[in-house]
Amino acid sequence: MIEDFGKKITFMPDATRGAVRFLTSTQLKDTGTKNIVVNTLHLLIHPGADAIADLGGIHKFMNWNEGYMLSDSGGFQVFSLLHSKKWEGKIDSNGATFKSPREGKIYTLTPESSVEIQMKLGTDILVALDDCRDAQVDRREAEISVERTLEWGKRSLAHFKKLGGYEKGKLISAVVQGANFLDLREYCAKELSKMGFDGYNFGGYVIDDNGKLVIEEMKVVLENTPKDKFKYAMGVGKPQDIVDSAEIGYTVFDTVLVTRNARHGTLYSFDEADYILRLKNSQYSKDIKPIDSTCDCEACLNHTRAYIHHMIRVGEATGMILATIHNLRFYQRLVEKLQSEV
RNA sequence: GCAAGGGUGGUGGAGUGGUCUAACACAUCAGACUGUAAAUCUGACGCCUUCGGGCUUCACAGGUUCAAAUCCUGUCCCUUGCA
Repeated sequence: MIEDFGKKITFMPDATRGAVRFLTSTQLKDTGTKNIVVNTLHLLIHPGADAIADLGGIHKFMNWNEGYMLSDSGGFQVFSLLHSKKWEGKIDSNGATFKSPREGKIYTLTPESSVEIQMKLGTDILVALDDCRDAQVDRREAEISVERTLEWGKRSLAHFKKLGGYEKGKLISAVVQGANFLDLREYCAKELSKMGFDGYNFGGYVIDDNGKLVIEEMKVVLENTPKDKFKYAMGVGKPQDIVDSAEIGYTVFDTVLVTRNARHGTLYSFDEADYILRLKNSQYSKDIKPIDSTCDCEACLNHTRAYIHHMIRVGEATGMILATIHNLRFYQRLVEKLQSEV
């Protein structure tokens, strides 16, 4: 039952372009992963929403039947690519228009087009397009972000209903903005709640300048949204950040850290203080222990720290694959532990 | 043995009188990464430092010069060609 999504704590790896980087769907399944996230903008650019629809939808395309697929709206890409001027483009009250630096094609993302693309992708849980900003923006910017997010949320929900989202068994969630202004967070959360979404996502940038989770802002969102709807902490986060967020009531998580860090040699282990094992460090070159003595993943059952250290050092994809498998398994086990403590 | 060219930091390799502890790359040692522009990025990388700076390096030994990795002499090595 999709209505039960978020009733239990779930960690969703990011399969941004239709794959969790370096893993096959089978390898991903073996980490115990059920639900995953894909990205509207990335899949729109390649291979295209219609192409995926023609191929039978993203579930079939990537052969993922373990659980639900959530599609992010592209709001974060507008933030990270346009606001930071990495891509050319402009944002106005109707949405965002931008030029892909690769093939120069112009793309437009509006609340309606984002929903439409997500429907074509065939994901189960949609996210309404939002105007994402940095954690540290001035009040004026934050107010604009909230107003646009509310307007876009309303339009997204209307379009979702128009396209028969509920009849197709899908859910749609909204993103709460407001940066670090607690009253704006509260206002945004309350207004979105009046519209009646299936889930409420904590949006914006989830860490401050010092890399600390913005937990006070996250609490305000929980306090001002319906108790019976899922709460998704977008982009959270480090293991401890997930623990802290789950403690106050969030149950849905995703982050790129888990897989990116794996590729970069930062592994997670219950054997280590703070769970951190910087496997590339020279001290592990002769360490014949597994990454985590309590782990049941392919990497831990079959290989030593020294082996994976070597693989990553010399740039073998095998090292990154094993590290990614392990880190994902670690996160799934972390979430299982949290769930059993609830 | 003769001729020619060459010996630069862990490695490759710039530099041919001052701005040289010596480009750049690699290796090494750390760090970062939070709705993925990311198999990426940042820093350190002769020694000492009260972080202002101080001291020692370019095969070795002398010399010229205010000043030498750079010019000269000798020594020792290496490469190629001819014997």
